[in-house]
Order: sequence, then structure tokens, then C-alpha cells
Amino acid sequence: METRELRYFVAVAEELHFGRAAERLGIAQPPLSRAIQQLERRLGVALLKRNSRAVTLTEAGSVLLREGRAALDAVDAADRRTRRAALAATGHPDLVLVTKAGASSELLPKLLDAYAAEPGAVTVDVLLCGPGEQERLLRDGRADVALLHRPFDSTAGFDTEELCTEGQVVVLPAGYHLTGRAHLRMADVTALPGLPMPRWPGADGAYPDGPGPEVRDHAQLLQLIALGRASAVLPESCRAHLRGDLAAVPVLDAPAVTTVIAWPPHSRSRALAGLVRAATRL
Amino acid sequence: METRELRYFVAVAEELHFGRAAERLGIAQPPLSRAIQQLERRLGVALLKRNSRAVTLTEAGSVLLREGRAALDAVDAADRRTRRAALAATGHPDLVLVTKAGASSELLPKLLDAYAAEPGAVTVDVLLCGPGEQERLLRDGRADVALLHRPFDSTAGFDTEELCTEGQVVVLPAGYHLTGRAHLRMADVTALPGLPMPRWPGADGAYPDGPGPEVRDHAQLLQLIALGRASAVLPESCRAHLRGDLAAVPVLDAPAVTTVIAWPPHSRSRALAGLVRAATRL
DNA sequence: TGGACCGATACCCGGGGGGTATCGCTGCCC
DNA sequence: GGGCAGCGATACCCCCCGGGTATCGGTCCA
Repeated sequence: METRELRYFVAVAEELHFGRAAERLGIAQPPLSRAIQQLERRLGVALLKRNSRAVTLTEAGSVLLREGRAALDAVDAADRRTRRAALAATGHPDLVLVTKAGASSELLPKLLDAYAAEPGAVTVDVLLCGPGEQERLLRDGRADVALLHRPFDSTAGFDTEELCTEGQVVVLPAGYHLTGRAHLRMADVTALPGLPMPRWPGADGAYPDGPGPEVRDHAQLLQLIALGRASAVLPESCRAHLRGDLAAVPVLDAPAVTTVIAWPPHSRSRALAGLVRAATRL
Repeated sequence: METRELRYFVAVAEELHFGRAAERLGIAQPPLSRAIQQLERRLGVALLKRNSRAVTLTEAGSVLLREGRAALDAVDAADRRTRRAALAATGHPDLVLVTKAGASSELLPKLLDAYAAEPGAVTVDVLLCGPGEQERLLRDGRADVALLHRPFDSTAGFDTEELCTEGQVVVLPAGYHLTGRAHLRMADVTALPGLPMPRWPGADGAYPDGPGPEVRDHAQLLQLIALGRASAVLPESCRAHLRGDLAAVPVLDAPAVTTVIAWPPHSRSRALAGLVRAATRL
């Protein structure tokens, strides 16, 4: 199976429409139809059901969509990491660390400083991204290492080391009536009148249904809370950087958040090993 | 980057010889040379150093070898799992479980029975393989789920659930003078006179240097022990199926062995979820 | 110094991937 | 109900590229 065929199939499977998929791929529709037919013939498997009005995936087709995406990510990763390795050889060694924007704001500078102080430390680029994007960046080679936060982020498929564990706090507008409490429980904060929990986009970029406002990132969330439109339960380390118009109260029975450093299991370079070592020594 | 190019490069990088690589690939040498040149041109990266007497990998080349193997495994997995999904649709649903031959001989039948008793259970094929091969089979789609044994097997890159933990015993010929002891320590058994620890093949199939005999599998190992040529430290569950000419003595300070069930993180089918559930309930 | 070895180059051929034009089917709507 | 719009499949053509053979150029060894 060639990556070209996989790319074609993934495009069609995502669009469920040959014309649009062909447009997205920058080719005409007939060669795309042929390529998919040929792929099905070579696999000996029906991947799509076409009834001239709608295209749908067969069972095997949805397996190939899942597995094919993973395979294409792996190929992209090979490409990107090879190019970067070559740049490194010409005097610019380089690691890319990715983390959620707004998270680990205390840990990250400490980690970078500790690593930079090591002998043989290389340049570390920091990439900040939205929630749920880190896994993808790590898989397709745009990043080499990530700070993830269990149980929110999935660490599936990566090697990890635990760095620290912390409790959670509920973040409220400064004037809200509960801000004087020493602590709260999840039952107190899940349905605050007028302060619904925000909705984050899922893996497909779509928002689940519900009462809360739609948010994309941390800054947006904090601003919504300050406006009295939402509340949120966040790791307690966020208190250190909280704006003056926000308040935080510990939530005793909220699940503990574990910060882990994660990397693709097969790409353990010397530089990455050094960074992980520095992280575990913090 | 096309999988054809990756396959070609991996062949050359493994053989470090264009002629042999071409033969292995079933093509002539000139097209192979051209394909590699083209790959290097497209990547803008030198992958190989040729000085007309020897071919060596550049830094970037060894990165591409590592990443390319992983990517090719992912593509193979997509192919195999798609074909199997199609077979399933025609009335033959199917899971392939792989484990080391000779290991988990108590747990495995219990697991298979427990799963078979579940509603909606599908056929589970069992694949027995040599040590260190499971990870590969899981990655390239020849298997869907594995029983691994920490700390011997690497669980890197897979989702896992712990099933059980056990101590280890040293396995000796029945008449050996230590067999009467109630327990031993690692220091007692690492250098038994005339009974060296065997050597297992590494990831590349080569054996490390050392005094012990070379072994490939469990049966071979037990036979060598019975012959008085070797000894081995194994999980205590192996006692249940020990031959009469062998004896086992607990080793108190040997590392505990944890049996885990492992699967590729992105391929969680309904059938796989059922098997994992059955396993964790044992 | 000549021959063996090995990768690169030159050149040719054929298949297949890509294009345009068009067909055939199916809902939909006036 | 017939025409039409939308969509995937088919027909047909071109030319690029992957594969082959023959040969070259450099290097090590006898």
C-alpha cells in the first residue's frame, strides 16, 4: 500500500464525497475514483458503499481510516524528524517541546533552566497548542516531547515519566459568593447558578451539546470567567498566575492532576534523554 | 514520501550495500540508486555516505531508518487490519492474541475461557512467538493484543492493563545440590558453577557475548537445564508445568514480574475492549 | 598494474497516474 | 412526470517515471 493511496482514501473517507476529496487533494475526480477502486481491488476489500447519492464507509473502511491516519502520521513524522536531524548536523541541534497553552506555567521554565544547565544541552523550542492537539503533534513529528496532564490528556502510545501531581481548584470571578470558602466539593461547583462549566472541542473539532460557553484556549476561558459567564476546575498551579479579577478555591474531591513528560517510544535521541533526565530530577 | 521509497531506503540502510539491497527488493541496482538519490533530493538531506568502497549512514539517515521502520510497520498494520476487518464482516470475527511461548501458561486458558463466556465474544486466535517478537507483531498488525511481562518486555507505545504480579524462581536440574533450599538470593544463582545463565538473542537477532548457551525459546531452555547445562530465573507460575527432571527454588530478591495485557492505542475495537475487560476481571 | 568490486550514469521501454469529455443513475422540483 | 442537477464511473489520451540493460569511473587488492 502506497502513502498516496492512503492519503486519497483518507480524504474520501473524511469527506464522504469524491468531488470534494479530489478538490482537497488537488487532483481531478476521475483519477481519484480509479485510485480508490484499485486500492479496494488490491486489498480485496470493499471500503466504501456508493449508492450514487451518498458515500458511506464499510466496517473495513472505518478500520482503514483509523489505521491509515496513524500510518500517515508515522510517515510524516519520519519525514519531519529526518529533515530536522539534518539541520542539526549543520550546527543547529534542536528539540521541540509542546504543551497546552496556559498549563505548566511554573514547571516549564524550571525544566528549561535545569536542562539548559546540563552539559551538552541543545536548543529547545517550545510550542504552545490548544487542548488535545499535543498527541497529534507528537505523533506526526512536529514535536519531540510533550508535557501532558493526566487524566485530561491521553498518554496512549507514548513513553512517559511522571513529574508531579497536584490537586485542583475551582476558578471563579473575584466577587462570587463562594470565593471566601476554604474549600469546596465537586457537587458544589458542577452546577453553579449562572456559571456553567465551559465546553471544549472534541477530537474532531466539534463542540458537545450543553449549557456552557464554547472555549478554545486558556486565555479565553479565564476571560469568560472574569466576565462572570463561566467557571472552571483547574490544577492548583494555575493560582500562581491568576489575574486579579479571579479567585480560586480548592476542590477536595476533584481528581488529582499528574503532569507527565511524554515522547514517542521509538525516537529516544541523546538530547531527548537529557531533557527527560533533567525533568525527572526536578 | 512514498512507502516504496521508505522500503528501498530501509533495505539499503540495513544492508549498507546497494547490490544486496536491490537483490533483496527484487529489482536491479541502478533504479535503487536513483530512488535513493531522488529521496535525498526531495528531503534535501544526505542520508548515506558512499565512498565507493563502503556505504555508511549519516546522522539523518539513522533517524530515517528508525522512523521509517516504524512508519512501514504502521502501514503494514493498516493493510493487515483492514483485510481482517473485511473477513470479520463476512461472518468470521477475529482477534489475534500473541504471547511468549511457554509464558502465562496458567493465565492464558483462564483468560480465554472467561472471555469466551462473555456475550458477543468472537474467535480469539493465539499466536506463540519467541521473546522480543511480540512488540513487532503488535505494531505491524499481525496481532491485536499481547500478554507482556514487565520488566522483560517493553510496553513502550502500547496501552496496557496490569493483570498480575508474581515473584521469580530459579529453575535447576532436579538433582542439583541447591534444590533442597527453601529460598535463595540473586547473588547465589548468578554464577552457579557449571550452570551459566543462558543468552537470549537481542532485537537484531544476534546473541551477546558470554559464557551461557544460546537459547531461542522456552522448551529449548528447559531442556538445557534438564541436561545440566544452564539455569534460569523465571516467574514462579512456571512451576505448575515443570517437568519431573527440573526443580525450582524461590529467589527472594529477584525483580517481581508483572503480566500486562497490551494493545496498540489507536485500535480499540469492541472485541478488543471485551477481551481487556475479561482480563482485568480475572 | 590489471582485475574485481561497487555505485553512478546513459539510455530505452512500458505501465500507470493524471487530465478532459462524457455517460448513467438518482433524487428533486417545477 | 419529465427535465435537470449532482455525483460517481467510464472512455480515452498523454507523458512521466519506475524499471530494465549496458557501461562508466573510482578504489582496493593481488
